[in-house]
Order: sequence, then C-alpha cells, then structure tokens
Amino acid sequence: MAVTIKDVAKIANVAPSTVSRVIANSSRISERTKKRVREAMEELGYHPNFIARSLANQSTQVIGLVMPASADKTFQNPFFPEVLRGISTAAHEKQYALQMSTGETEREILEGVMQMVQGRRVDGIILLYSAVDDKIIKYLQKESFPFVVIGKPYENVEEITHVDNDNYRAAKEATEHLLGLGHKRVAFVGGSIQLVVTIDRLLGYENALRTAGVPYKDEYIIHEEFLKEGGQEAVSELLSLSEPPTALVVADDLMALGILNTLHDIGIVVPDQMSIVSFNNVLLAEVARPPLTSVDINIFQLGFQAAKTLTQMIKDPTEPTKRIIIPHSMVKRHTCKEFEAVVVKS
Amino acid sequence: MAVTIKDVAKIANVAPSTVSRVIANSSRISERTKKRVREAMEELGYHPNFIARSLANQSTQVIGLVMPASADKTFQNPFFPEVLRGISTAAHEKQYALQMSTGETEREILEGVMQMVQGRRVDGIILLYSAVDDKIIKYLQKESFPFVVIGKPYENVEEITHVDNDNYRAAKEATEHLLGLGHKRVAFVGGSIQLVVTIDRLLGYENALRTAGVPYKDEYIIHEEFLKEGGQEAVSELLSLSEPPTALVVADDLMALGILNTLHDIGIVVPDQMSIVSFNNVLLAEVARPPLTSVDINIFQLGFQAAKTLTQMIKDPTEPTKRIIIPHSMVKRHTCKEFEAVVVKS
DNA sequence: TTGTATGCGTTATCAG
DNA sequence: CTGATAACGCATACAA
Repeated sequence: MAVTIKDVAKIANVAPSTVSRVIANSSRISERTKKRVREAMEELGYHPNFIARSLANQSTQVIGLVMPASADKTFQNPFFPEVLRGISTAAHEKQYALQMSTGETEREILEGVMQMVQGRRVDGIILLYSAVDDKIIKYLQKESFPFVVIGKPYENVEEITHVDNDNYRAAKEATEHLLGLGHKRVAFVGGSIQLVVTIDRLLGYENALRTAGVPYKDEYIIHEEFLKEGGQEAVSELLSLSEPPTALVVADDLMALGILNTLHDIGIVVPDQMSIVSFNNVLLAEVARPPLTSVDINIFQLGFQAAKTLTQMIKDPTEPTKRIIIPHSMVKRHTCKEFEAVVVKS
Repeated sequence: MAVTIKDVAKIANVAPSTVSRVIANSSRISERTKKRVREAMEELGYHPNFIARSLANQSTQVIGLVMPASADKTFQNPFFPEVLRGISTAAHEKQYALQMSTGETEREILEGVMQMVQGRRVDGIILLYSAVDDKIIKYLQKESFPFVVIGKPYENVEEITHVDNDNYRAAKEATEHLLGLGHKRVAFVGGSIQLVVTIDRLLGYENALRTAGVPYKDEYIIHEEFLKEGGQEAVSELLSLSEPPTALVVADDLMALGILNTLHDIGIVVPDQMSIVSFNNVLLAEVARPPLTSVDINIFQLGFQAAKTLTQMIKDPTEPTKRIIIPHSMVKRHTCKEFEAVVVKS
C-alpha cells in the first residue's frame, strides 16, 4: 500500500489533519511544523491520493472532453490537435487534467458523458463541436452541469456559454473578397449541414451574394463531409453545371486541399481558372500548392478560452452565461485572382 | 447532493451493501430483491459514483495517455488522431476512460505523469512515442507501474511491453524498392534523431544500401522535425549537393507533402526527376499530388493493440512482458519511377 | 496553532 | 441470501 497522510503524520509527530493542512498550505500552521511535516513527506516520498481528495472535496480537477464520434472522419481534421493544444495549455495552467470521451456512435458518446457527469468523474465538460439537435447539450442543460461548447449552440444560445468565431461575418467577408475580385459565379462547399458552423457560414455567404445583388443558386451549394472524398465529389458536381462557378468558398482547408488536387488533375489552373478561399488556416493551407488563401479562425484561442472559461465557471457557479467571440482574419495567399472571362473547360 | 447507494437502499428496503451487490450483479442475491433494488435505482435515477468506487477498489478504470510535448510540432502529425482512435476503440470495449497528459515541456509532462501515478488517478499508462533516453519510461519502470509504449523503447527493450512496427525492415524494403528501380543516389529524410523510430528506419535504410553495395553518404542523411518547414530545408540541402539524390526515403507523409510542394516550386517533377517513398500512409498520402507511395504502418492497430495489451496487464499483473509487432505494407501510388539518366537541375 | 471526530460513496469482511 | 461495520485516504467542523 502506498504511503498515506497517516504515515507522514506518524513520522512528523502530528495529527493527520495537520498534514492535510500543510498540503493545503493553510496559514494557521506554524512554519516550524510545516517544515517538519514537509521533511517527513520528502523522506517517505509521499504523494497525495487524488481519488481520496476528490471524494472528500466533491471535485476531481479534471475536465471532460467530448469529441465527435471517432468513427466520424471529422476526427482526422487538423482542427482537433490544435484546439486540444489550446485547451491543454489553459487546463494545465489551472492544474486540471483532461479526460476524453470514448465511443464510436452518438449513443455511446452520450452514455460516456452520462458516466462522466453522474459518476462525478469530471468537474466540467467542453464540447469540441456543435451540431444541430444535439442530445448531449440537452442532457448537460437538464443536469445543469458546467459545460462550454466550442462553436455556436443550435438552440438556447443565450443560455449556453460558448466560444465561437463570428462565422457568419467571416464567410460574408470571404465571399465579398471573391465578389470584389469580379467573380459572379461563386459556389459554397460546406461541411455537414448538421454542424452549426456550416449553417452560419452558409448564411454569411448568402448574405454577401444578396447584398451584392448576385443571384443565389441552389446548385452552387454543396455539402460534404469535411474531407477529401468530399472535395472530389464537390468538384465534379460543380463542374458538370451548365454555368460552373469561377470561385469557391470552401469550409475547410483539408477539403480545399482535396479540391485543389482534383482541379489539378482535371487540368484547371488555380487561381487562373478558379479562385478559392477556405477556412481554418491550418498548416495544410501553407503547404498546399498553390498556398491557400484561408480565413484564420484562431483555433488555439478557441480551445484556450473555452478551457479558461470553464475553469471559471467551475470555481464560481454563479458566473453568468457568456458568449466569447474569437476574432478571425483572412490570410491572403495564392488561390484568389481577379475574374477574367476565361472559359472554364467542363 | 446526488442520489447515493443509501437512498436506493432506503427505498428498496434493503441494506446499502445489498445494493452494492446488485450493482456488481452478485450471484448470491435473490432475483426478487435484485428486481426491487433495480426498480428503486431506476426510480431515483441512481448512478454509481466512480470516485467513491475507485477509492474502495483501488482501481480507477482510466488509462493515462502521454503525448509528446504539446509545444512540439509533432503533435500536429495526423499520426496522433489515428492512434487515439485505435486506443479509444479498445479502451471503450473494456470500459476504460482516457486521460491525457497536459504540459508543454518535458519536465511538465513528467510531473503530470508522476501525478497520474502517485495520485492513483490512472490504472495504467500508454506512451504514444518513444524517444532516446526517456525520463518517463525510467520513472515508470522504477515504480513498476503498468505501461506500454507505442514504438520501440530505446533501452531495456526486453523488459518493456511495447507495440511497434518492424521499422527496420519497413525502411529496408522501401529503400530496396527504390534501388530496384535503378536508383543509386538515394537520400534519407528522417524526423528527429531523438525518436527511436527514426533510428530504426535509418538503420534499415543503411542496411539496404550496404547489401546492395551502394555507397552510403553522410550528406544524404537529413534529420528534421516531422514537418513542413523541415521538408523545405531538406530539399534545399539535398539539391545543393554536387551529386544530388534521385530518390528519397522520407520518414513521414506530412514531411513528404512539404517536400513534394517544394520540389514543385523549384520545377522538379516527381516522379520523373525525383522518386519518393514515405511512411504512415495517412489521408494526406492519398490527397497529395502526385499521390504518395507510402508504407502503411497500420496506425489504428498500433493504438488498438497497445490499449488492449495494457488492459490485460492491469487485469493480470503477472502477464509477461510482450513485444507486439504490427505488420506494415507498402502502398504504391505515383511518386516512384525507374531511374533514367536525367540530369537533375541543381 | 493543532488534534479529534466525522463524512465523502463504495466495496468487502464478517456475522447471522 | 442479507445486514452491520469497517476500511479506502483525505478534508473539515468543531474542540482544545
């Protein structure tokens, strides 16, 4: 059996409670006994048992993380390592550990979350995505368990603390950029319409078109998963149109990379024959050829602020609901060009 | 306060210990009382408190995960989401939760691991990488805490359970493939030499050259981090040589992508003027242009087997040390071509 | 400033 | 088959 607080107490000739107070660095313990107790701890190689502490405190110092279904391809998106880095940094500052949901299906994940919550395994939860009609959010609200979502909740926005970008405006700006270059036929290639981020960006795109008086066409809206296969299908659908687009707003760098390469295969030159703006500005955007013009959404900050906010909520449950908007900025590289009346071969 | 075993006991008119037995589905409880207790549980919405259970059991049902320093660029490698998926799947099957280390520096990570272990927060640990002279492995061995490493330990290989590929042979085969195509000037672009995987692959590469009677040159060995900047530097170093290579063995798809694009910028055509074999076969390999010939190391299985093995070790601490080798296979795409006496412009 | 006693929610050991 | 009761290791209210 490992060395406990009692062993330390015996060696230091004090009561267990005194040792406990030394650990908490209570101000009502004399420096002399503190020193003696610490020496005893050192001598025995004592380390506090977090489980016991958790039980006594009703607090675990761990944050639960809910990822999208791991079967889901979304998981492969470079977005996740980067939010994780942000979360991890903030969590570490406040001495929180991180626990991940495991589970392949939505049902399994919900069960995992229920175990985290009811089993008192975590003090709070971060949702790393926001989907339409999400059971997990509803459950967490019902239990009034501390949680924050990264992205915008689909329902009850005012009641749920979340960290998001202004995706509506970001997409609007991206579209306007293309419009400003003279493009009239701008298509939108988004991820799953189940994700709120897709919806917001789509709305921003629509609004930009409407404001510019450019007609909005259903055929120009493509929804695919955030992935490469998606990119390829998107391209073929779009190019088979009688009036194919000359510019694309793409929801994600990874998808844009797929599109880029498919276009390259077909022999369509970017940006000469097709302009592209994508989102996220992960490493891939730089590495792609040509390098992608991409909206930087500051993924690290998304994670960092989410974790920071959650720890505040845990510490002070009366904290009001918050909406934190992380700024974005378009990084112009080499996938956008002024529209010229070049015929896009179909 | 949440509903506890006592509340259930009261409603069901039994002792708390009986409720506990029902939860464990003990065979020495009559079906009738089981039913009554279960109804009470249902009625109150009872869920067991894992923390309390952990304290009583001395077992947490959580596995600790040690990632490389999150400041480290390695973290961005698509390798990680995929091992995680494997680990997560196996862990979920055995009802284990996953806890991640947070910490930016090596020192912080070691401290985090010590907290996991001494604080009894986890039942076992998986190391997601293997580095030379690793303090964490030494610590875990000293504590004789259950752990498995993904990759090959640098020291005490026989005493440490690990899940690895035969990287030596994989690299040898990749090199032989290039040699077989007639290339004589084959360079090796590896990741950090601090990683054991790099060392193994380098040795395999060397052996292939030696066996083929091709001279081995120091200038052909480049070590960079597993990333894109690395790719670019590698290319410029290699091409500035008086006898630049005509083929490359690259440690990682992400790096290979960087190299591919740098070559493209310079105007060197792959595979006509430069052949490339890389490792990991992640999504990127498919998406790259041209698609990468890459050694599939079965990342998912690496994670899956690691978690599965660890849970066995936890259940039965007398399990012998194991070495599990996950098979690899080369996926031929379009980055390799027979060597022709084309002058590579320098 | 320090010690004593009790509780946190379970499981496990005895009895019965 | 079931019920008391004592751990598990720590924190804290209350005493001293």
